[in-house]
Amino acid sequence: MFVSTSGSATILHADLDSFYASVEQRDDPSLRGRPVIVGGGVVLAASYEAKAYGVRTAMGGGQARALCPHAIVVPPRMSAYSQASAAVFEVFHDTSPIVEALSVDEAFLDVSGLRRVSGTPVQIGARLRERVREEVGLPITVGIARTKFLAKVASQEAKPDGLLMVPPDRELAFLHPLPVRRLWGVGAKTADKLRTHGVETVSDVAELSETALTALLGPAMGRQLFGLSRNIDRRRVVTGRRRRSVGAQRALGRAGSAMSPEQVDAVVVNLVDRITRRMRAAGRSGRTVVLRLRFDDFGRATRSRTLPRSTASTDVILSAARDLVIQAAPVVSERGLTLIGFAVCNIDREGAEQLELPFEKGCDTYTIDSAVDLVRQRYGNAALTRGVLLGRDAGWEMPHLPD
DNA sequence: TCTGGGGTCCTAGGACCC
DNA sequence: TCTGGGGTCCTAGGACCC
Repeated sequence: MFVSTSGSATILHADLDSFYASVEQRDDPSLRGRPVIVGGGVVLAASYEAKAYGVRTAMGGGQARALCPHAIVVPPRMSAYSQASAAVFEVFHDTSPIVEALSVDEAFLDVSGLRRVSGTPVQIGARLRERVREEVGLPITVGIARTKFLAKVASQEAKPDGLLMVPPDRELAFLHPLPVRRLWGVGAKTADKLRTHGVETVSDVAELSETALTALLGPAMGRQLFGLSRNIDRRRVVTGRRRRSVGAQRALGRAGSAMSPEQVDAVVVNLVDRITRRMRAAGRSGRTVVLRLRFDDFGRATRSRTLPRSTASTDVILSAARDLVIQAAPVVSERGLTLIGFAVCNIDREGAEQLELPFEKGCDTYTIDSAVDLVRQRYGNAALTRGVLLGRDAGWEMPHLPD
């Protein structure tokens, strides 16, 4: 028997509530029921008791304490959050084979094939919430709908510690009254732009043509908002998404401008070391090194360099990083430095793939460099980004093979 | 309102190749 | 002599997300 599930609400969006703050309240009973702020300089997370006073994520610490003077401020414990996240994702994977992670505290689950085994999506969502509460000790909210976008909006509406399903015959009634900010990809700037054209709600957006939206916001954003506002969202839940960059950064504050080149270099070495360790631990390599800067005037800039081949070598990436710092020296001395960071990207652009180089007459082996050149000629530069296994018959491999 | 540490995706221009 | 179209790659910047 074939039971069609198309048209029914089978996508779950599961989102931990005030994740960091909830972990702190779980691990320290004296924090429960009280306003908790994680992070001193800037609010990384606030418990719902603190949010009731207007404290928000990414708010400056001074402002947060002014709003809620009796809040308890605790330093972040990143490793505790990683462990909690891993435990929650175990429950996710135990719930459905199709899990798409969005961040440490958020995922989509496709439960369309599970009705006979596990029950209705609402039953599955309720059970998931119970299990995360019992097994990990954290509150989690679940939104359920026919599409990813609606499931995510549903979980926002259901927070904290709730569950909400959008029935397929109530989708437009649910969607259209919402403010434009709820649309995926609409932040402060885009919302301002839309407001100047009298567009404030999702139904206002839905009245515009695709041409009008594209002219206003560019082709990609125009198409996306045209579709979402009309409740068209065909994206499937995709399992096994790969990270596309690895980065690290450090805020220096006003002191950054006074740092000597040697002090800056020490920070650079530390950042590159952290990044390349993580890359090697994950078995990944990348080709493009990006330097990120922030200045005294809060302006930002990036400089980047693409290497001839993919690598996770500390020496190679450090030398590129130092070149970029030298390249940026004039603008840094002019505008003052408050943050420095690096990212290595161009990782697995199109997924790992096996390519072959035939042996030609008179050639019993390739050197790595000649093989790299040949791959470049035959398959294009991008192939070098993708983890190509080389020289298996010749007895060697590329030094840093992405997984 | 003045600030953290991670990430993702899109756009636009120039170089270069066919 | 200066004129087409199309494609890829690289660099830089911008918006957005948690």
